[in-house]
Amino acid sequence: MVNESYHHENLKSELIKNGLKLLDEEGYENFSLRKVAKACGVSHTAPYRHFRNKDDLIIAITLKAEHKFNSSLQEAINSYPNDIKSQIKEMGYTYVKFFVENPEYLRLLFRSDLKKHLNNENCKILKDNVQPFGTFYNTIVRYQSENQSNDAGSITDLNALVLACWGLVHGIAVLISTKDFVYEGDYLELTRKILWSETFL
Amino acid sequence: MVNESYHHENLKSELIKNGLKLLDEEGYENFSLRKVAKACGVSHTAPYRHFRNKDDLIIAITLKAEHKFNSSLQEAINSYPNDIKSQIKEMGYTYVKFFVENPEYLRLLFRSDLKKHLNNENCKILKDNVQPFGTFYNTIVRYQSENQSNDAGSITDLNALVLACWGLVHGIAVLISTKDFVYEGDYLELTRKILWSETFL
DNA sequence: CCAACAATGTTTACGATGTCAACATTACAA
DNA sequence: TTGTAATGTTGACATCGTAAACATTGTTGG
Repeated sequence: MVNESYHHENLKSELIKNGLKLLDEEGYENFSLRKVAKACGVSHTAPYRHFRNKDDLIIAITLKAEHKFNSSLQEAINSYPNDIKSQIKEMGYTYVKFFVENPEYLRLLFRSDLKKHLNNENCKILKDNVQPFGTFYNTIVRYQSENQSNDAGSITDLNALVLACWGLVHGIAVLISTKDFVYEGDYLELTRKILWSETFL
Repeated sequence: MVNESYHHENLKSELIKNGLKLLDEEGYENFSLRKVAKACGVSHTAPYRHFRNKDDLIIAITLKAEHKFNSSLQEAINSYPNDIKSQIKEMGYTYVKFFVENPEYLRLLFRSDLKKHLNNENCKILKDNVQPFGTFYNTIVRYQSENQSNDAGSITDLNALVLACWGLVHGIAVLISTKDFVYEGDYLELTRKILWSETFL
């Protein structure tokens, strides 16, 4: 091996790692392939040996971010082993907290335009790995099966219940992290107040 | 007047109009100043006589989009003149419907990174014109003042109630329009089911 | 009426970016 | 060992945002 720095060895994972870091530090708008390449100490077209284009790298980064997100949700669930209602509340709180602390991840995990350009392979990969959504969904399913509410007027349609729960926490996360909801107090405390009220579940 | 096409007259409003159109047609990612300029039949730097930079034009477009959005919400409210509960439900439904039908507007109206770069003037302009948020907020305020619920466990904190209602509809809108919530049926029907249940208000 | 001047539009130029083609280097398998 | 695939580099090109210098037009005070 004459020039030991020519082949970077595991450049692919390095690109993903530095890409995620760059995304955190400089934001989605200022993310560029060339910066990621430079961060890896490699020429500006080297990424094209591992990813077909910019979006392809972003998708890979997204999968990593989704994994981190899912770990947070699972951890929340595990903290209430035998109380499914608390599991949901804690999971919701964690959901909001995660995106408030990592605003850029919202751009990553919820990009409508990205899904349009997905080819079949990538689409399948995304579906298979969308663990956060599976986690959320499955928890609600368990809640409903254990808790057959016969209250008149409550949401009985499973899909409606999932959309309502998921939508609530997602919307709260977005409004806080985009600073569209202006409030002088503690956002997370307000979130806790909502999720632990009787109105929600 | 030798060359009658030199001065475009009201280029500013033309740029905003064509910009919004371009945004609708090609999406946020493919939006460029030069395309807008070309659409107006003008050189690629002409926009700089009316906007300081790209973001400045986008802000102007955002204000126009916000106005359209707000009109929709107001219309929904007006359709139930004396029933504030129905006003909120209908407004929420309209909120979701609007963004499902205009997915790009989500990128416009809820951009965290944009607000970071705002100077004081633009920030004030945005605040003053953020009618949708004012509309939403005021409606909830009226609801709470007319409807002093003493139910144990219900949300009594005004800010919490606003964040919950707003977050719910916003989250539903995002999840549907980004196609993250996958469902084989009618999304808007599901939304209606949620908002008209007793669980929500 | 006309001479400044402000407003508005154009030309040119530069650096950053995504991406492609051609080439160089290395690893590995026959 | 030799050829071929994998991986990295160089160079080029089009698009983009943006600044500087210049051109044209509308307006206004003398």
